[in-house]
Amino acid sequence: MGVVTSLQVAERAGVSQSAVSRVFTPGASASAKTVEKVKKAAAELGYRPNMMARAMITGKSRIIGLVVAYLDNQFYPLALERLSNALQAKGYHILVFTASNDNDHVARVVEELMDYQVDGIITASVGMSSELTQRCEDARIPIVMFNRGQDGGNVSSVTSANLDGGRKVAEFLLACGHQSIAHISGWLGSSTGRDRKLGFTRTLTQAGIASRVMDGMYDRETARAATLDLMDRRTPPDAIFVGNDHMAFSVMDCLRTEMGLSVPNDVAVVGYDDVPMAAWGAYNLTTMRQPLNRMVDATIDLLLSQVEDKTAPPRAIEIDGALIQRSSTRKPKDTTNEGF
Amino acid sequence: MGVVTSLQVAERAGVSQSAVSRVFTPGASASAKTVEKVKKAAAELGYRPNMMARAMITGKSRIIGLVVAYLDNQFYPLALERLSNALQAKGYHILVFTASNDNDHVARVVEELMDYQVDGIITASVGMSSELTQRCEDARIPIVMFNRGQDGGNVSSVTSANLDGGRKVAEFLLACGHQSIAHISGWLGSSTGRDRKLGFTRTLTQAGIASRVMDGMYDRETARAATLDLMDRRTPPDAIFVGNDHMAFSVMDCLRTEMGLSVPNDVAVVGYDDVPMAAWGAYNLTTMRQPLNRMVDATIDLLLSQVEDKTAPPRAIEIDGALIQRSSTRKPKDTTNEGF
DNA sequence: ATGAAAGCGCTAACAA
DNA sequence: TTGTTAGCGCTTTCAT
Repeated sequence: MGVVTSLQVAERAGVSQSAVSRVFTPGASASAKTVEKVKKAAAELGYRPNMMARAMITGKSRIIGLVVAYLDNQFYPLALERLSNALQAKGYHILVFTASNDNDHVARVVEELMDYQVDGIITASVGMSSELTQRCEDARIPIVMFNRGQDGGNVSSVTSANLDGGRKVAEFLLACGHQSIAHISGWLGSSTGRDRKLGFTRTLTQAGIASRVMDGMYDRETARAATLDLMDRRTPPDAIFVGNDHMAFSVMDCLRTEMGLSVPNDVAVVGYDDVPMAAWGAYNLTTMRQPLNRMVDATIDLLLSQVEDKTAPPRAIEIDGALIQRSSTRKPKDTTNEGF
Repeated sequence: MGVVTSLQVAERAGVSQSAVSRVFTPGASASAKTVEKVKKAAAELGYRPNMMARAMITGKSRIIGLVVAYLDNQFYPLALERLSNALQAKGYHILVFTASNDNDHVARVVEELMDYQVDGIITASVGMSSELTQRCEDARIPIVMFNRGQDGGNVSSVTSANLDGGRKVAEFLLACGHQSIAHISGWLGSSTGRDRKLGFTRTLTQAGIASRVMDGMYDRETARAATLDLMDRRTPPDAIFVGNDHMAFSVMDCLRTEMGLSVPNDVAVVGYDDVPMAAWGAYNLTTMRQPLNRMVDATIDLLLSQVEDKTAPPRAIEIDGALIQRSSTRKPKDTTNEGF
């Protein structure tokens, strides 16, 4: 057998090829009799329309390109899974590309995506230069950045409220009575890393507290080295805010296993994301929740609205998250301000 | 601008449309002069060949379908990342489908894959019935099962040596002097889960040791419940072999955080996979390594060889792994047999 | 409601 | 080496 074409179905059903097409084309109409004959013949032959051929004519491939960098941070595989499920339910599918965060690499990958005539692009955990987003705009391919923003650009993006999240963490740690506070940030080359840091340090500064910041690069080993460095100083911090959970686990491992310190008694640790692992017994990490489902839904709504209406303007959506208190921090003493 | 066609490039370069095609078709030839003119015009216009159109003619989409179920077990995102990278390097791309392990669901997903004329299919962490693999064979679509086998079937698969792995774990625990040994298995509906269990229990039985087995279903919560159940018995185990690392972390969390027990002093725990997390300080899990890179390479070699030569027979490849000793178990006393 | 015919953008066979 | 031509399998006018 191999491939069955609409023509073969047409012959078997005793109708024209275009009749077969109409039966399988969502918007088209055919008489009940025709529909029945065609469906029967198609079922017998195991016919299904060829999406490639359909895509060529309609100009819509129903493929969404997903560019992703770090799959070792649990947040992203989970996002991928949710995105894939939600898009599958709407009849779209995901063509995955892995790229490092190097702009040239991302650019190459985007070109390859365009070769497949994808209907839209989602980037997760990777940044895009404005030239690159311009290239997509020229090619009329809508794009949504997931968990990343672009500073000057007019690209769509979905993030959590990172500035506000940083602020909430700072206020929480202050309420816990911490005075010596450090921040191991997300990669400061990413908007996400920068915003969290900015919201955090700005709030501490306003409270008259100096903050030591080191760039953790979203990397376990870098975060570990930063931890050792911070704890080695004259006045080591008694609280560390880490730019995401993935690094926070490394920080906790280093503190406890390598340095023999207690979390939270010696050092409190706060993360960002609230990946499922943060709730596991081994960590029980206090963290800022990024509401994954809502972020995914917003991403898909935004992207598909632009796929269906190319004139829809780009939007930057921020989703609010809550601080989830667990046992990697102590209870706040100062409860005058519970608005973490 | 939007989409640039080969015809537009041809006009600008002052050559025929097929000349343009030849310049961009790997196997074809054109004079240096033509190549230069075409490349220049193409660059100016930002032209790239339309993969869909190419796929229609050649019958090769250069798309590989990947069906995956559990992205919460770190092993699979990592496999996805490696597969994607390796395939990208060879000019293939991955269309991802998430499916539950329900056969109907997998069947639907496979149909959708075929709609896109994928050149091959990789299933990771999902089983396939023999009717389903037959359907793929009828459609001439090669398929490789990653980390799953099919019992009677003649499908290609790449797994680790699961029977042998189970044996090695049993021998190791015996050498450590354990007498009261339990197994929280991987889902017994999967070949992988069954084989590990069989190799394990068979070896224990030969040593005259009874083994208690519970099905952990590859699920954290099920594994936790099994742990509570096992430890609640009259003679609780002093060692537990868990069917994969993902569940083993849950078992350790339960043992330590919920029950206040020490690992390995009260109970030794062994996992399977050796995901990166197993080496993290919080767990330091003794586990059977599944050599991910070698499994991925084998999967791609196998699949692409079948894509290029449809007559290539299916093969079931097993990759050997080593037992990685960490601190979730004690050192073996009996060292007469170090061949774990 | 249906069939005939055009053509999506490309590759491949065929001539020249 | 090059241009011309014929499709790949389908959707979509356009007649009927």
